[in-house]
This record gives sequence, C-alpha cells and structure tokens, in this order.
Amino acid sequence: MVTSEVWKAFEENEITHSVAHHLAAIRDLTDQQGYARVSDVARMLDITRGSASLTLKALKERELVLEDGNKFLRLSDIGQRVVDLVLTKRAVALKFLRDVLHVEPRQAEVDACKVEHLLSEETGEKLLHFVRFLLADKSEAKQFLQAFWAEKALCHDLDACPICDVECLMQVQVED
Amino acid sequence: MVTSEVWKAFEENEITHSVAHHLAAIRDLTDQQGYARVSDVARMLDITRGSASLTLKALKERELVLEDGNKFLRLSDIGQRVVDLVLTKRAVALKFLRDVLHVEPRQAEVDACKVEHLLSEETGEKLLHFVRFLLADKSEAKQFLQAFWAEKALCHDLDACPICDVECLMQVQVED
DNA sequence: AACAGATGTTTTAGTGGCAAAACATCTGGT
DNA sequence: ACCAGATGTTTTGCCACTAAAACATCTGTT
Repeated sequence: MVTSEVWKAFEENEITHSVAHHLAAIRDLTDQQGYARVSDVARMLDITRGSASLTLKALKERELVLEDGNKFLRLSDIGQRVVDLVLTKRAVALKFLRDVLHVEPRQAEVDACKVEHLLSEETGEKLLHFVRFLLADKSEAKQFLQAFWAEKALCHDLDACPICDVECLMQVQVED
Repeated sequence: MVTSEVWKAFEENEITHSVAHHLAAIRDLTDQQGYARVSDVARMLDITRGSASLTLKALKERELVLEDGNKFLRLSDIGQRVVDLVLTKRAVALKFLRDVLHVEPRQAEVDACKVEHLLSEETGEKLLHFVRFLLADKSEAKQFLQAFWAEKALCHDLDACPICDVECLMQVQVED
C-alpha cells in the first residue's frame, strides 16, 4: 500500500462525521419523542433547517433515511445498521479514553465523537474486546490497571518524562 | 457541554487531515532529499501541482510554512511543532492498534492516519503512557497481554460473542 | 537562439458542509 | 376567515479541498 493510498482513505470515507450525526439524531429523536422531522434534527444538531434539509435529502436518495407521508423521518435497515456501528465505536472509544486512559470526561467525549466514524470495523471490534477484557473481573487485568494507574501519577508531562519519547517507544519490540 | 458543542468540534479543528499531510510531506522531503518544493509535495501526496500550490499558499499565509527565494519550502518553528505533535500521535496510535490490538498492519496504518490529527494532546499523551507501560518489561503488563492475546483467539466474531455487546460493556463500573 | 521539460500559479468547476434569506405550506388560535 | 408561528425547500454564497486546463517562468540541451 502506497503512502498516498493510506492518507487518501480519509476522503473516501462514505459515512462522514456530519452524516453519522444526522443519522444518530434521527435515532435519538425517534427513541425520545417517537418521531423525527427535519426541524427536530436541525435543532438537535444546532444547524439551520435548510442545511439539515439538504443533507437529509441526500440521505433519502442514498436510502439510509426514509420519509412517510407526514414528513416523518426514520432510518432504513441499512441506516440503522450504519448508525449502530458508529455509535458502538463511539461508546467503546469513550469507555477506553475515559475509564482506562483517564482522559478528562469532556475531552474523552470530544475525541470519541471525532473518531467514531473513522475507525474500521476491525479496530472497533478489537478495541471492544480489549476494553471488555481490561475491565472484566480478571486478576491479570486488575493487577495491570492498578500498576498502570499508580505509575501514571508520577509522570504527567511528556517533556519531563525521559522514558516517554516516541522514537524510543517505536523501537520496543513486541513478542506474542 | 451541550451535544452540539461536542460534535461541532470536528469542524473546528484547525489542522485538517489535508494540512497535516502537506506539513508531513515537507518534513519527509526535507529529510530525504534536502529540500521540498510544491511539485515534490504534490507528487508525494498524489495530487495536482495546482491543488498543492493553493493549500501551501494558505499555509504560508498562516506562517506554518516558509519559502525562500528559490521556491524551496520549509516548516516554521510552529509548523514543525504541529507536525511533530501529529506524527507522534500517529506513531502511538499505530503502535497501539498494530502491536497491542493486533489490527491488520495495513488497516492499523489507515486508521492511525485517519485519527492522528483529531486526537487531543491529552489523549495522545495518555495513550503514549499506556502503550509504553503496556509494552515495557513489566510482569503485570506481560501477564495481562499474554492473557488478552490468548483469550482473543477464542472470540473473533462480534455477533457470536454474548459477552461483547456494548450495553453490557458500558455498565461495567471501574474502581480506581 | 530555439525548443522541450519541469515547475509554479491562477482560473474554472465539482463536492460536502454550513448559514442566510426568500418562499411555500401547514396548523392552531382568535 | 384570518393571521401568526412552525415547518420544509430552494437559492445564493462561503469555505476547504480537489482536478483540469491555461498560462507564465525557468533550466538545460541542441
């Protein structure tokens, strides 16, 4: 794989950040109030109705969103599947950042939200396994986390931590 | 923090994916061949010279990129700092995905590349600590990883794994 | 001197996403 | 019946990013 193929994959993402949140808004609104209209989505995302109308029109053409005769929106089966995958990855990433890495809750939320739609299914699935294993009631996990959290308290500043430079990190060899 | 503030943070990112790679290209080219011109950057990123010219013009105006009389480009101190932060986060994310989660190397590269510029400094730093601790020569880490990699082999398919649903995961309480 | 090739820039156009404004429609209250 | 308010759409314009094409400049070869 050439370098340009790697970095251009970003643009080729079929589900953009904006699309993911339009779909998630429809899901949330349907759950909360039983229906979702263009205006409801716009209000929830804090964008204009015009903007939401255009984005949702495209999603209807892509058949991720359906509309009944009363202008009520709902997710198609595929749309539901898409938003499930994205929200699962968001939840797992949030759990990892907040409860394992101890990133500030708000920052963890922002970061998880930024990357949710960009992580591959493979990464999402493996991160899920990892977090589950890490937070389960296993002695190896408990001991490891205890040791990690204890050590972390000693080293907050990257520049001040001699063992934490990346060149050094990248040379660490891992044996399975 | 309101929901809309969280998801809109994506758009407010000052360093876009494209910008990060333009800066990284200048850095790589300077290291490899001693200089970087608009055409070199365009070739490396596999975009047209026109496109690179426009993006780099904007970066010169933002003073992240400097140009000498011979049209040779170099990073300003701030530009250097920016690209260092991004590439550090890419390296750490790659290490984590590939060597800890065992994501397929190519997929790990793509995913790390997609999120590198989106992760906060806090997350990047804490992930670095985590990976370093995890891959260091510590008994807690070794035992944990051994147990994780052994268990992971048993559960490849998300749907087939009853313990791996997210609702369940999110209810796990963590005590420090 | 003339030409070819490489380089850099600008213009035009397309995409995704946003706001603002104009417009149409629909609904409830008086 | 009328009006106000809410709703939905379209148009226009902006920004970041890209390609394509036209254009200018510079360099090396003959």
